[in-house]
Amino acid sequence: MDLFVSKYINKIDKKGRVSLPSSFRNVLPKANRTEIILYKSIKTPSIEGCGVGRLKEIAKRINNLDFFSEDYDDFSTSIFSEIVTTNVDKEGRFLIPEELKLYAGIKTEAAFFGQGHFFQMWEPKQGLKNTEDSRRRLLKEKKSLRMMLTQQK
Amino acid sequence: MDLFVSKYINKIDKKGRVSLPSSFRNVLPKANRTEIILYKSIKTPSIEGCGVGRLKEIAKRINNLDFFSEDYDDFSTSIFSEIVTTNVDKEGRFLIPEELKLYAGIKTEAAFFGQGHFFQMWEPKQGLKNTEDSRRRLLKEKKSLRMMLTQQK
DNA sequence: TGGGAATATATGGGCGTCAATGGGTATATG
DNA sequence: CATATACCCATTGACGCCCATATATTCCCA
Repeated sequence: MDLFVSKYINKIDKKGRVSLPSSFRNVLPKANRTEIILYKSIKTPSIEGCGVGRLKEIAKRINNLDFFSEDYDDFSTSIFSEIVTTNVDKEGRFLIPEELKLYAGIKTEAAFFGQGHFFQMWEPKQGLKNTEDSRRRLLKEKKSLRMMLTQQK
Repeated sequence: MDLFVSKYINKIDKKGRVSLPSSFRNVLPKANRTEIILYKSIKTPSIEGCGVGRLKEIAKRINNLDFFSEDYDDFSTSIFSEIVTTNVDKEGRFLIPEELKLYAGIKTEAAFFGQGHFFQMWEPKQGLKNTEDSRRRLLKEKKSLRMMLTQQK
């Protein structure tokens, strides 16, 4: 499986370390499973994360913008300066930067939610509420959910 | 990671030295981690910096501008003639030239902002305000920022 | 197929190393 | 000679690496 799926709730220890779920670690390229990137979610009070490969793609995209335009600076600032890299130790744990923990309201436990090509980290209660909310929103438009699930290719 | 990412706020000591963040030092080629270049940002009251290797890329960007336009001369002059090289000592510190410090209003602390292939140095408060402003500008076009982060391939 | 062993995962904690910072002194440069 | 700056050493706190344990999962074999 090369996608981040399922959800897990892990503890944050005294040193601030938390285990990246094993199945998530396996999504990272075998070559580099020691480094991941984290950033604030744009739409929700959660942290998003993924492997560094994804960041390089983003860099390429930004690099294609007009170098002397205001957009270039805006994207570059909002993305590169907001992204943090963190190292995964041999046991599969990493540190969540204080600022990001504050942003997501995470204290003693972190809930991991697979999102396909990336994952989200939530304060457990808020995270569960969010999945309920989003499921409720989808059910209001059953049609679109059914399409999404049955559509081929 | 071979990109300048994340942000850091470091102190400037009595001698005027400031530590280049460790993760930034690691972006510089192993061969030459003792020299960096600095220049005034064209669009903001900040200092931009990068390894000397990046000079070629800057030259290329400027060359891509219309040679006979006013912009060409302006950029060429504004950037090349303003570039200064600085040495990083064994502890990873360097001196910020007085003129550049004045330009950015930097006094006792410098905020480093990763920008991918280069970085910016700001007076901390102004720097943080700048990130807020640029994010606000981008959120006006939510779509584009979201695309930049989530687009595949 | 049941039970026990080997393996993997999540978690805890000790300790050495490195990063950021401060300061003394030699050296260079005008 | 005077000022600036490079090199050396020291301190502190954070982080990475290593080892240990408990629980869960898989595997294997009788």
